[in-house]
Amino acid sequence: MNHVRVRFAPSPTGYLHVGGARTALFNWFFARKLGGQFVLRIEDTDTQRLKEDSVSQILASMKWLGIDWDEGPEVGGPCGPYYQSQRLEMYQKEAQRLVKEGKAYYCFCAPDELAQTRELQRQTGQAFRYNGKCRGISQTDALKRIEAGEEAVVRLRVPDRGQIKVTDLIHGNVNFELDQLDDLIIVKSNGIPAYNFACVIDDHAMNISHVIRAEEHLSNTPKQVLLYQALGYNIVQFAHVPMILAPDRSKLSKRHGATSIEEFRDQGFLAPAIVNYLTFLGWSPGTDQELITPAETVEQFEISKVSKKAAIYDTKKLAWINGQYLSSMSLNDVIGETIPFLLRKGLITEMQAGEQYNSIKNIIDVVRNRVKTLVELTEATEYFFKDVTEYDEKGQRKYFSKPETTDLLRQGRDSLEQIECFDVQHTEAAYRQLIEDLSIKSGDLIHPTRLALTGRMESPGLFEVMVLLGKDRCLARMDRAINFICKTLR
RNA sequence: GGCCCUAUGGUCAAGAGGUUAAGACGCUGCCCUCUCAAGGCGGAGACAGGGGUUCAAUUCCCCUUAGGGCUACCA
Repeated sequence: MNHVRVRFAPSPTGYLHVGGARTALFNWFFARKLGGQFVLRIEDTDTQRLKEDSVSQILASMKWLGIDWDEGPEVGGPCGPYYQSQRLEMYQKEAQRLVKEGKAYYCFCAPDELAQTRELQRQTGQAFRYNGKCRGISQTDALKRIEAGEEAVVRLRVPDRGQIKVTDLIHGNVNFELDQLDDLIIVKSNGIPAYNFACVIDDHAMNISHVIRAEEHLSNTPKQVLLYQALGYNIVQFAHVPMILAPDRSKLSKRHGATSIEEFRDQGFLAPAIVNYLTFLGWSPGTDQELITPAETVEQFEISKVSKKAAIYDTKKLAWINGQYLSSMSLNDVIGETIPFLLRKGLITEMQAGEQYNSIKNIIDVVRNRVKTLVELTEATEYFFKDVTEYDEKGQRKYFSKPETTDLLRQGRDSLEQIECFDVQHTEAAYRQLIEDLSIKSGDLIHPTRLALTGRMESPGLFEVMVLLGKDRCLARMDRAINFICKTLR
């Protein structure tokens, strides 16, 4: 009924990075909106740069983000295999067909020889272009030389003159002059197809209808169009989505901090927040909506509304979105996301995670809307799980240095000790009463107490903290602080 | 170097031949307040430059500039 089929085709040379994730996401939105299929294909034809584990990492990141694929690794499908390394025969066959038809030819030029002419062309200000040296070698001669052990690549015969028009759903028509193009290599000397060739053959073989990919491929597109023509295939629809750049407008790389989805996860960002952020990087529904679910995006997504402009990723905004999710998600979900971080930081053990679930839950509930990431959240809960052994330095100067402090803390401590029912109402009432009795400002008592109880100058509401710590720990920490002040600050 | 793409505040981003040029993040002032967040109310901040076309251009065209991409036996 409809023939929309799109694909995401990462090459397994590393982790899934934000740009790739966004491209995958846009493909996925497009397919889901139009009721088409989303195919995942692994482009593992670069034997040099291949990285072990990369495929499983990429798949894991995609799953984590919630991007599922209809065909591809793990799920299979009618157009498999979905690894290019397992489709070599098909490329070989098509390459030979092109050679037979005279549309491609064997080339014996050595790489360093080519580099020399390229250098010459650079100096004379011409386009870097293969000089056509092997164009005239007959097929029989070429085959003989190959049999004799000579290494050869296969090149596509590209016309010297003419134009190629690329139609792009985002950019409109883009024209390229053929005299700028090379006789491109379609099969490398090791028999493995080059990117442009494998890509075209697979997109055709897999019945892909729309190729949605990063803009870096726009300049490759005329080459692929040439290939479509030579192979006699119908041309797909292209859509080139803008790149994602680092804050300094350069290409994203490790030196810019986190670039892979995995790193963002480790830094405490939530999958739905990342998806939300990426959705609005290069696309907008035209409203002022800032928070959106994938389901809503699927409903509203339009490829023609994708921006033409490269976007710079801004972790501040990501953090804000993440904070929004942290406070609006169900508490149980937040806990589920946080526990691994607590475990990793050694604040709790697996056993405690089960046994003390309720108290962990209450702790997370009071801190979750004051932080932006799970890492911050974890950090903010530290004093609930560990004893306070040091006090914020600035805080000491501010709240522990006055002569009357120990006395105040002692009175506070004693009033807490009196409380039978140690809940927020009673602790607060006790403190308010004491404050009134002493005719002091509430901060005069509350601030030193906070420092005593948490070691910090900021925390959730003091009485909530007290209750979560429990009476015994509160009293112990007050005593410890009083001692500390007497010993160190006097 | 050649070719291609792109150009609205610091960032994301709406917009349209005539608008006081949205909104969000960030920054910032005030309010609230036990701190920190959150929240509420304000503020600063943009159509890269130059030529056209037009009664009128930020919007359409050209050039310049800037950024990005391709120019690999990488993808």
